[in-house]
Amino acid sequence: MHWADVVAVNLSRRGGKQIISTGITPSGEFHIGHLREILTGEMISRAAIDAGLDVEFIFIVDDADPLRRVYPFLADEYHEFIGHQIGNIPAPDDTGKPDYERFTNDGFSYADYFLNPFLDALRAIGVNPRIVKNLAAYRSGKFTECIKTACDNADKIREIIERVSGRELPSDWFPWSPLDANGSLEGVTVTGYEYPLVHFTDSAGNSGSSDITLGLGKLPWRIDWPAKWAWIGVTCEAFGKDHGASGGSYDTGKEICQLFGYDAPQPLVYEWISLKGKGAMSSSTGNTIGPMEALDLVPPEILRFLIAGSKPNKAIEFDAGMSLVNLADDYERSCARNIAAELDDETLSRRRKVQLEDLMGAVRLSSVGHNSHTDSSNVSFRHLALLAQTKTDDIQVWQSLSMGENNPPSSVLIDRLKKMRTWINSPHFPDEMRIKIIDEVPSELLGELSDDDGLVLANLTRMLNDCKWDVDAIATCIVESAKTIEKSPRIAYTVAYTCLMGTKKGPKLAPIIAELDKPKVIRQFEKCLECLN
RNA sequence: GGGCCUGUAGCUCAGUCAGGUAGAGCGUCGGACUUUUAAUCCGAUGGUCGCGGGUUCGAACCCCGUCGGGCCCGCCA
Repeated sequence: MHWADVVAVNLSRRGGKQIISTGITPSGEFHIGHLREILTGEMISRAAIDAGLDVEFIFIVDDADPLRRVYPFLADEYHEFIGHQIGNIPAPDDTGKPDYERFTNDGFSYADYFLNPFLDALRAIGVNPRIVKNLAAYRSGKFTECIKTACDNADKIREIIERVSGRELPSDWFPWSPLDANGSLEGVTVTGYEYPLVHFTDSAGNSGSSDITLGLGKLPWRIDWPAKWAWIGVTCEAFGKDHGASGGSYDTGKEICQLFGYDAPQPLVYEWISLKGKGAMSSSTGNTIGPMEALDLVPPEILRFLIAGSKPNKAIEFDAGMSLVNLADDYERSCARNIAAELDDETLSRRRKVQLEDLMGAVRLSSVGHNSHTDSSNVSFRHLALLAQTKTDDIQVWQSLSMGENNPPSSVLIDRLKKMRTWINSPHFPDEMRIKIIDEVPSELLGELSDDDGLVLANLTRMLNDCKWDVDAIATCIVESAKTIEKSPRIAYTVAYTCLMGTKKGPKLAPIIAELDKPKVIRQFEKCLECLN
């Protein structure tokens, strides 16, 4: 059974309405690692819906979190906003400076700046969660009850965190971080609590009081999380392994949640995505592929297939080079199979069955539309890569695939070609896939050619010299050059690939030769002939 | 210090929870196809399941130990 279906089965035991939650702090550029968070949750939702459960999928935006520091992409002006909630400070403009005007006029915040493009990417990938903004939730009183419980039971919560996480909390620790008069959470020390007021002194030594019913502040993370579970009614949440570690925030959250009178959600811990050969993704070092960038290169269903096809506890090494080709072709092949029919075979071993079921689940969860047909393009990624390189005009690509007005390409395929062109022009496109015409043929390759090969090459050179320079004529030359000495056309192709590309096999040759300069091709063949003699 | 994940074919991984002849995909090699879409189809190849013990009629799987890799316990998913 697919991992998402396994979780769905567990949820059906819990019963009732299912709220599957995900959450991210939009403090900087999003990257594909964040997609795993969202997609893992979303796939569980789909599986739960398929299992007949009443399901809602939500995305909690942690915009009540403070700005931690001035990131490299921010101007120095942001120093004054450190400790301020990211949903309540201006977004950076093109130069990294705070855009006060947009913030004042449209309320466009730092959090929105990073969040909005990510939401666009989510839509493109078929994910449409209900958005819950944390800052607004605090301000509208959603947390009030939990904040009161937390403040009333400060000692109990302290005990839980210290015991479960094994770390000691500072003596002035308090389960509510009030905002000071400037709107900062930083440097504020709680000095007393008399419901509904929390008294504090700020970093400058000024004292003040925060009315917890107004939500002007924030619960510390380890309390904030279970409080969200409680007021929203979260029944399932997938989260990164950082929170899942023993003594981590899930463990403490589970107990704190009980104080709020709520049972912790069904957890699912997932591993990180790293960039192949470059280690973990990090926005600050620029070692990152954003979801938008990824979606420019990778069709959404392929990105989904990456997540759906890996068990959550498996680390994923993403790379936009050859692995992407293999992934995409794996998806195409899988779509082309009738896995359900294969499963009917009763002689299948248990292992094989499990494997097929998982694959079927992965394909099912990869379509952008829920329970729609697979998003197969019916053209392999490899093949499309060749067509895109040899034909500059999309129309020619469709023609070569026997598509046209009567048999138009699917929207999936059109999208694939567009992304393929972007990919080819990006540094991620693997050399291996790039069509390259070589100038010097390695002598060891020429040495492997037989006498027959030499004859065919001589024929081919002569015939091409007399030939009209178009695709059909060139194709005929290649075939005839071998046929005239009663050999398979294969020989001619092998020889031509060797002389032009230094390989024995290659993409459809005639269209490529037709794109090349005729004298140059003839000269190259002649050079090879000389070496043979 | 405490804990988590991980080690199975050249590569990516399934199989470990419910012990029962070691599996898939890719790759590689071979064959087919008298125009080659790096295509497609067919076939073959391939592993002391990290290592050492234990339990068992039987262990990749359970138990103990050990080595290697990644990571968390500082709100980086």
